[in-house]
Amino acid sequence: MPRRKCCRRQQNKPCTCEMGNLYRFVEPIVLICLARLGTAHGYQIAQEAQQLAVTHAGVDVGAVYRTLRKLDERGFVSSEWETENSGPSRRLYTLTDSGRSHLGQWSAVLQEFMESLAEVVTHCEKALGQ
Amino acid sequence: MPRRKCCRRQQNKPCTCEMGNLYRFVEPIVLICLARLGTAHGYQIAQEAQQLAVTHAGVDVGAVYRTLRKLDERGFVSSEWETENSGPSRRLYTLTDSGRSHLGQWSAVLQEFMESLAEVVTHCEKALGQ
DNA sequence: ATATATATGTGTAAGTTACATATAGGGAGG
DNA sequence: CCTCCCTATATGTAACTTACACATATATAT
Repeated sequence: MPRRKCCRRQQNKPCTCEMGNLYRFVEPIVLICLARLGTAHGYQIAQEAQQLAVTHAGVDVGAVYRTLRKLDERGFVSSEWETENSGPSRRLYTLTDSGRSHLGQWSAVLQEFMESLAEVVTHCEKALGQ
Repeated sequence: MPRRKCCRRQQNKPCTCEMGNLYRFVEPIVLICLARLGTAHGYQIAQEAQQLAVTHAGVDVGAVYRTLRKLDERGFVSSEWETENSGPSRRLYTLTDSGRSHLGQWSAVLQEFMESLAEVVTHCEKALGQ
């Protein structure tokens, strides 16, 4: 069941958002962004994350902040407030060794998931072709 | 957060079930099975669906029945009770034209989703390699 | 009789997403 | 000064999907 938000609704192309709630892979995407950026704050990660979004709806900013909190609780990232700069204060996150290893787990899982999905796509086209 | 069910928990390999609730793509998988089988009943579809499962947990049988009901409500499949054969009575489902077209939508969506996911995997490996 | 396989479902807690909303600092323009 | 917009963090909530357990019933094999 579609909701409202999407960049494709106005156009006539098939849209990832028309098919219900797909999994957006927010956790691995956040971890990848952190690995690339080194120490970073939530807003920055959210911006970077859009490039890796797997659906047309992009990555939800709220989900990014919630994910960072969850990762912090589990020790996959460390964090501290940055108070020196001007502007709104922000929380700086850094990937821990444990977090890097967790991303390694994700890498293996995503690889297999992708291969299985590729098979589904093949079967899908075959089924439609008949 | 992992739960209990899985074929990999005992082994020491990374497991799709360790990463929380991934999307299982039950709807397109059910549609593909129906397209391949022609008219079929839920149990049969559930069995066939296991071959296309994208995670180590397989496809939940309960989810298959719920999905078939949902597809029926939306006119993507038609159904009727089969009473003639011996054994427990069963509901026979058939893909409608509308359902076949819906599977076509899924095909395009899955294709794009898969390509985006492939990019995430690439970035993941690159981030870990540094 | 008991167990197992076939067959169709429901119940429920937990996880994830979509989208709206709240709060606050700082800069640009009227 | 007021308003608008951008940066920045965060919460609220309904809808959706999954994991797993459980209920029900028929037929067959032991």
